[in-house]
Amino acid sequence: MPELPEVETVRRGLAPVMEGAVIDHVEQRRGDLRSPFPKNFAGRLAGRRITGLGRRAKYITADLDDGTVLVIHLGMSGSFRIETAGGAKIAGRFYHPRSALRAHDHVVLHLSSGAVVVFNDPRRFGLMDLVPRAELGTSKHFKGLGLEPLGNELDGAALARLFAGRKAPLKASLMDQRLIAGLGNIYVSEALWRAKLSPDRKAGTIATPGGKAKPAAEALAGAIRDVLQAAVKAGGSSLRDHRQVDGELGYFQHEFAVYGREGEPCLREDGGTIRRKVHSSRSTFYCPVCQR
DNA sequence: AAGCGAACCTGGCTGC
DNA sequence: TGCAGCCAGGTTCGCT
Repeated sequence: MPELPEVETVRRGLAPVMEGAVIDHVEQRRGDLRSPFPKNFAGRLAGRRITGLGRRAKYITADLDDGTVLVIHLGMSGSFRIETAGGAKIAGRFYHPRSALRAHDHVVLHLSSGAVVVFNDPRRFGLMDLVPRAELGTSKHFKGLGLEPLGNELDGAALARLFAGRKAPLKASLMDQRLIAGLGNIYVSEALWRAKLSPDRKAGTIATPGGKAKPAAEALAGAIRDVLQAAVKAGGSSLRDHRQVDGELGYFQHEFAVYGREGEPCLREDGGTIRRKVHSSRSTFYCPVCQR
């Protein structure tokens, strides 16, 4: 489900309740998600203060006061919700009163403030792990990750360097988290439309033989940044189950130019009809006329 | 080595 | 109404 903008939306939603909070106790309601929880997971979290919440690509990180980091991935269907004893407003947001646990509630963090943070994940493609802060960058989760697309490193020159010589299509290359980390199926389609580039075009063609940026590389880098920034601003995209932690929907799905719009007209005057194409059992949406 | 398809798992929607 | 089939925002494994 969640790509970078949805993950960032979740992080921002959790921050006012979790940053500075102390974890009173944790209910771990099954032994594994995509991978097993670390040994003594609940016990290691109990009593810890959360000093800050961060994000890297599609991972949320919670720094703990004992020097470890709680690493969280939402997979396809992971979500958080915040509940409070009688319903309460914290930092301008309203949180629902505590209700019964639901199917697929796998982890429940009881904070000493009285707030309760619930992780739900029907498909169990998500994960949680505990990693020493000093080993985070070399951990199995982070060591292979490529550029952070909202950081300062992503520009035309960087894209050209990454894609030079690649024969794989732009779609597959943008999905490859080892190159750029954070894009997924929706925002790849949207960024390619914004840059007027075909998903089937070979990635290497945006660079010169020497690895320098062609105009297409600049356009693509700009499109990626723009679409991600706009989506974060909109609270992400809610197609089926992405919600902000207070239950509000994101609304960037209303701004999709191509995703889910098969058969509808391209938004450009000189565009054609949006097509859907399946790559490795993944839909790609694009305009065959204006994307080259 | 790079590139591609399948598998992991559940729920929701469509069409017969 | 019931059920089979298809689809879903991610990652990883195994085979060319």
